[in-house]
Amino acid sequence: MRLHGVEPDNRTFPFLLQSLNSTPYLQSGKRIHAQVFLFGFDRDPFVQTSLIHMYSACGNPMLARQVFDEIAQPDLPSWNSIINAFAKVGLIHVAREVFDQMPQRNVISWSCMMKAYVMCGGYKEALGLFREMQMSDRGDGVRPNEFTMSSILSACGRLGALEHGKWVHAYIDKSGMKIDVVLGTALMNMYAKCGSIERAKCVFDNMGPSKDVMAWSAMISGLAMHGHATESLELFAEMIKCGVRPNAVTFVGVLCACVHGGLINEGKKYFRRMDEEFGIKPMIQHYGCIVDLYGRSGLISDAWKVVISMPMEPDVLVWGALLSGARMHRDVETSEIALKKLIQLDPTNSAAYVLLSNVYAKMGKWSEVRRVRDLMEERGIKKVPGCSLVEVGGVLHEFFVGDDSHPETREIYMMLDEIMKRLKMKGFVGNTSEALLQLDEEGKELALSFHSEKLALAFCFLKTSPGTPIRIVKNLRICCDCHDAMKMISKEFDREIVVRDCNRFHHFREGLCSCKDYW
DNA sequence: GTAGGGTTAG
Repeated sequence: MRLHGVEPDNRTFPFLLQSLNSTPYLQSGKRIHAQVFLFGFDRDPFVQTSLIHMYSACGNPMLARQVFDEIAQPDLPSWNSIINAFAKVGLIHVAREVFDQMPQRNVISWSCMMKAYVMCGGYKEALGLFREMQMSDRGDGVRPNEFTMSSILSACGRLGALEHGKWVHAYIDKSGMKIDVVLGTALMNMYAKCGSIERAKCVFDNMGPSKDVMAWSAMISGLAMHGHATESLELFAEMIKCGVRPNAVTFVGVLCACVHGGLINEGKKYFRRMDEEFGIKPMIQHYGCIVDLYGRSGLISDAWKVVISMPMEPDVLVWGALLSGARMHRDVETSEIALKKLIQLDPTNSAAYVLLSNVYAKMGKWSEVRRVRDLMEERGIKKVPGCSLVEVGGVLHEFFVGDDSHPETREIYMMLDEIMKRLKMKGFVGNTSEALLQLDEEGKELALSFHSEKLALAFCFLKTSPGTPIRIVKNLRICCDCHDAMKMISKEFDREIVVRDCNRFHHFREGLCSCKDYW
């Protein structure tokens, strides 16, 4: 255009700047920025916002800020863009500062800020912000829309806050918002992550024929997470029949279904089809699934073969998968190697140190136990405390291991004591095999009995009427002892208990768990 | 001509 002697105008630049949207374009972006000055459009609000967006997309939030700071009276789009620029690189506090400084905010500003919190794991902050938006004095009189709701649903899902999520769903229906593919996917994902796979399926079935690959993938992963392997794979077949092309994420869900269902041959088959039939090159996540698939089934040497032959360096997730298989099948040598790799790749992984010292204890290598403990001390590594979340009456309650900070602590511990007494009467024996070896038998059992999920459970017994299903969300993997206890409680007290641990769902009912004791 | 939403192993 320039060679033809055509002069750009202020409308040319926003189009042009939009195309410079990743790091390799930073230099071109700077050159175009110079042209903006040259042609005198640096005071055009549309051009300014486009420049902020461009620098942010090219990975340079500080240049974005420079542009922003030059603007005398930034309009809403530039404020919102700069918030996004900071949020994108994880500078959540800076984003929030800017947000608080805004003279006014629209629904986009609020939605951006909520998304920012969700992106950095601040789920409760996102929900708090949503509540704030709805308060008339601070909320700028802004009403939420589909964009806002999608982010909020994502936060509910991550937290496992079913009551909150149901409320949001009701709000969406009441406000007449249209449930499009994106909002539908968000809803489905929320229900699946909150333990209600039935509701997720219901949303999915009501979504109509316009479902895209993300919508299908969300349902496939949801079913997998809940251990409904066959249904998940059937859905995958249906998706193909509907002419929707799967992507890499879809296959993570499919392989995950095979892992949780213990379907080794199926898993191998899908792994092959991925590339052969759909031209999707397996990524590290897929290799991780295969390692997991073999490991859980006790085929540790096959798992090793995958780890050694994969075309990329195994990451913490791959070593973690190998480790869980090795632990499950008591392969101490593999456990040791995997744990060493885990610590090497992430020296702050507290669980890895603890497990490694346990492995050495099991092998009787007491000097090694000491060495790992010292290393932990030296590096100042603290154990990540177990934490469980329950929602009672629409309020989220959080419990840590051995927590005594809840106002009703006394009652909770008394209730837990009653529950455990009844289990013991019925022959329950604590399963201490996963506990630290340093403690004596009695001490171990005591430590186990105050695991956060047990406290959360006791709290639910106090606060809900008999027969009410109990839903617990845990940050770590559920231990054998708690798993055994939950099974028995579901039978003895006739309660349905759903526990979401960091990997999957456990539906306890009538003394059995949906994971078939395979997790 | 500018700003915002959903799926991802253990």
